[in-house]
Parts: sequence; structure tokens; C-alpha cells
Amino acid sequence: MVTDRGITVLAALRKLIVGGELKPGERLTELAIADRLNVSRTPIRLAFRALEQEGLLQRSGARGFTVRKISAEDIANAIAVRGALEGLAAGLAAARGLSSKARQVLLDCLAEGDDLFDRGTITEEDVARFQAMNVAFHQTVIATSGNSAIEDAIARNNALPLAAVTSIAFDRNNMAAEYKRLAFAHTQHHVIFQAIDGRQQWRAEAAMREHANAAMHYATIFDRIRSKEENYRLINLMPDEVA
Amino acid sequence: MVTDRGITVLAALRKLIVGGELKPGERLTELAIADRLNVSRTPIRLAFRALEQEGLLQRSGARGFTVRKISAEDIANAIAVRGALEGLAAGLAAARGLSSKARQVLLDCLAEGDDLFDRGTITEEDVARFQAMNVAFHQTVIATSGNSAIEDAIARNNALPLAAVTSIAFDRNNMAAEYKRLAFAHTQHHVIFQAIDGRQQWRAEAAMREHANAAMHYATIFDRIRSKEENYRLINLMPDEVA
DNA sequence: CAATCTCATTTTGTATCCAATATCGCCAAT
DNA sequence: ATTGGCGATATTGGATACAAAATGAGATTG
Repeated sequence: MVTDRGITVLAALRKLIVGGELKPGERLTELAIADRLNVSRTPIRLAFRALEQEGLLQRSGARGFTVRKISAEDIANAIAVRGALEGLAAGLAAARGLSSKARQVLLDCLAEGDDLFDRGTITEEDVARFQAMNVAFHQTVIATSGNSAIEDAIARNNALPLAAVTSIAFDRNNMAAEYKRLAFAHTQHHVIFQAIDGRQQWRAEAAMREHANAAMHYATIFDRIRSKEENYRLINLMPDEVA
Repeated sequence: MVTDRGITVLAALRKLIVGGELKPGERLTELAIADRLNVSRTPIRLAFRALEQEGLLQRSGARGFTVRKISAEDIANAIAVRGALEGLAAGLAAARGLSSKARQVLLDCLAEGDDLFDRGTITEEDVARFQAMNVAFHQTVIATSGNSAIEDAIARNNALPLAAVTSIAFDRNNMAAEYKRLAFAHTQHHVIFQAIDGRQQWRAEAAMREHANAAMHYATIFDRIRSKEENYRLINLMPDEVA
């Protein structure tokens, strides 16, 4: 064993797929990919099955895998699922109440967002900051729910690039519009925090569920992002990179 | 390749785990299981990872897998997730409307249930009939939602034995109580159908979500089922066996 | 000319071998 | 007595060889 290549291979393949170098619908044979990545078929076989579970690959008939064709509808579907699951999480979090530590994390997220949006404009780096803050906010709420099955279900649902909390895309030619979009999402974070902190279960659930619709935006611009119009920038934290 | 043992091995292992022959917490080594099932390590490696995804195995440290310890809380958590997802599905189904074919399937399910519960008592065979009908009802609603991400998420959440629609458990010494329980669940089916057929999105969602609580019963009696008290019978359709 | 059958080729599934590394027990030193 | 290192062993990861299917092309026949 040279090193633990399994993980490396999996990440490399994910990158090839998400990055579009392996095109949707393309058929993958173990040998071809093995040669391409300079490993034997063994780690490839494991990676194929893992990626099938993640929803990036599909079995094609009795033989082989193809790269899943992801449509805007798929993204929208996954976002709806995310909304339902995160809504449930937020409601349960409200019912259970925040630990003082979780409460502080959320407050920090809110403060950071306030700081970010106070200026009235944002830069591309700000978007990256927002993303990190956003991920922390959502993960804290989910963790506070105390229901690990939600966490699992969301993690698996996150496999689709644009449906995950860890994805963010924006139009660099239109940062004013992006500012509005993200600032609104941040305002929703305030509402969600209020509801959870105030132990209002139903309100927390409804607010979080509505908040997921902020991401529905991605489904509508999915085709433009996919075709790599160069004014669209996609920041996509891979599963490996998330703490 | 003798035959496609991969699937066989996976199913066999699942059975060993769910059946309790491999005890929760037990550490599994590839070689030991390979010998036990008379195959090489290769299909075992694949199966371990698949079962990890399903949530039946857990990675234990840097080396090896252990059989996941499932608690009553885990079951309750998974059922809550199922409720949220099926609730979402039912709501979407109401919004979209039933196809005439789906409508007929649901009506048939209702008719079969009516027939089943008309007599005022049930036998063990009736429970099996109910289970088949129940699975069909739920799958039809989920399919009608038109959101395949829900289907996927539910399928994966179903891995835990008692959290799945495909599981049913009952106390054979107390069939009168079981009759009440299942008859009530069936009445809920009527409500859900009414709501979906009447295009009442929110009512459909709420009704389906509440319906999931019928399964919460299993979380409460989980320990008794697990310890195989012989008056409890568990019918568990494995993922392979579901059409 | 179409349909079907056969055989070659491709590709997957399984077994086994080797390399790497974690784990455990033992011994010594403090 | 406890801790730290050291080596033996167990166990996993990866490569390769081989067996079994599936697929496709070409031939053969109705």
C-alpha cells in the first residue's frame, strides 16, 4: 500500500465529474479510469460505488456506470428535500433549546453577517466569508436538533453540487444583485435564530424551510452555471473539505 | 466469477446483522467474514462499504468496521425523518394531483384495508397483507410527488430495520391491540387520500407527517423486539425484496 | 432482406498476492 | 508500578491474474 489512495481516487473522480471533465451521460469503464488516474481497478471499483451512492454516478444497465445527468429539476428537488430536513431540524432545535455554546456560535455567525452586509456592497472574498459563516450556521442548527438521522440524510442529499449548503454560486457581473440575495438570506438567519432561541418550534421550522428557497435561485440559473459562462463563479466545498 | 456473488454477499451480511447473529458493537474483519461466507475478501470489502452507507456498519477507528449499535432513539430519529420526507411528498402529491392510475392504486389499497379491518379482528396473515398494502400506498404517494430526491432520501433512511415502511412488528399475544393500531393507521390512509385527492397540500402534508407517528410505536417497543421476546414477530422486507 | 445465432471482444466480478500500517504484547527503564 | 519503545502479528489497501458475462459484429439461414 503506497498510501491511502482510496480517498484520493474518490476525491479526484468527484472533481472530474463535478468539474465537467467527465461529461454527463458519459460511460465510465473501470479500466479507462484506472489508467487515467494511474491506479489499479480496485480503488476505482470502490470509488464508483461510493459515487453511485452519492448520486453522481448511475448504473447503466448490467454493465458499467454513467455520469449522472443533473437537471435543474434535480437541483430543485434536492433543495426541497433539504428544506424539509433542515426545517425539521430547526423545529427540533427550538423544542430542545440551544446550548450556550451553540447559541454563541449562532450569535457569532449573525455578528459576522451583520458586519459583512453593513457596508452595502460585497466583494468576491466576502462571498467566501459568507459561505463559511453560512455553513457554520446551518451545521449548528442541525447539530442542535439532536437528531443524527437528519444529519445523515442531509449529508447524503448534499452530494448534488448546487443543492448543498456548502455550495454557493454568484454572478460576478452583478454583485449588487448578489448582495441583495445574500443579505436577505442573512436576515432570514436572524429570524431563524430568534425563533429557535425563543423556543418557537413551528416558527423555526417554517422559517428554515422558507430559507431553503433562497437556494432555489441556483436551480433557475443552473444551466448558465453548468455551461461555465465565465461571469458565474461556483464555490463548492467537497464533502472531504468540510470539517 | 462463479455468479454475481456481490449481491448475495451483501444480502447475506445484511441478514446476519439484522438477524442479530453479528452482534452490535462486534468488530468485523474482512478475512473472518470472507471465510464465514466462503468468498474472497474482494466482495466483502465492497459489501462492508455498502453497509456502512446503509448505516448498518460503522468505521471503527482507522481499522475495520463494527456493527452499529442501534438504539430506540436511533429508530425514533429515523422515523421523524421519514415523517418529514413523506409529509413533503404527500404535500407535493396534493399540489400536483393524482394520475388516474395512481388514484386507482390508492383506492385499491383503501378497499383492501377496509376489507381487512371490517371483521373487527386480524390474524398474523392479515398483518402481512396489511404490510404489502401499506408499502404500496406509501410508494404511490411518494412517486406521485414527482420528486425523485425524496424517494432516494427515504430509501436511504429506510436502512434501519424498524424505521422503514417495509418493516412491521407486532405482539402476537395481543392481536386485539394490534388490530386497533393498524386500523387507526388505515383510517389515516383515508384522510391522506382525501387530502391529496382534494388537492389540499398542507392538509396532506400534516396528515402524512402525523401518520409517521404510528410507527413511533416501534421505537418504544424496540428493546423488547431486539431481545427477541418470542411473542414479538418482526416482518422485515429487505431492500432487495422490494419491487 | 430480415432475423437470429455464434463467436470474438470488452468489461465486470472474484481470488490471490504483496506491501504497508495499525495494533498489541512484551520488555526495559525510570 | 507505570510508561515508553520495540518488534511480532493481524489486518487492511492495492495490483494483478483469471473466470464469467454481456455486448456487438459478422455470418448464416429462413
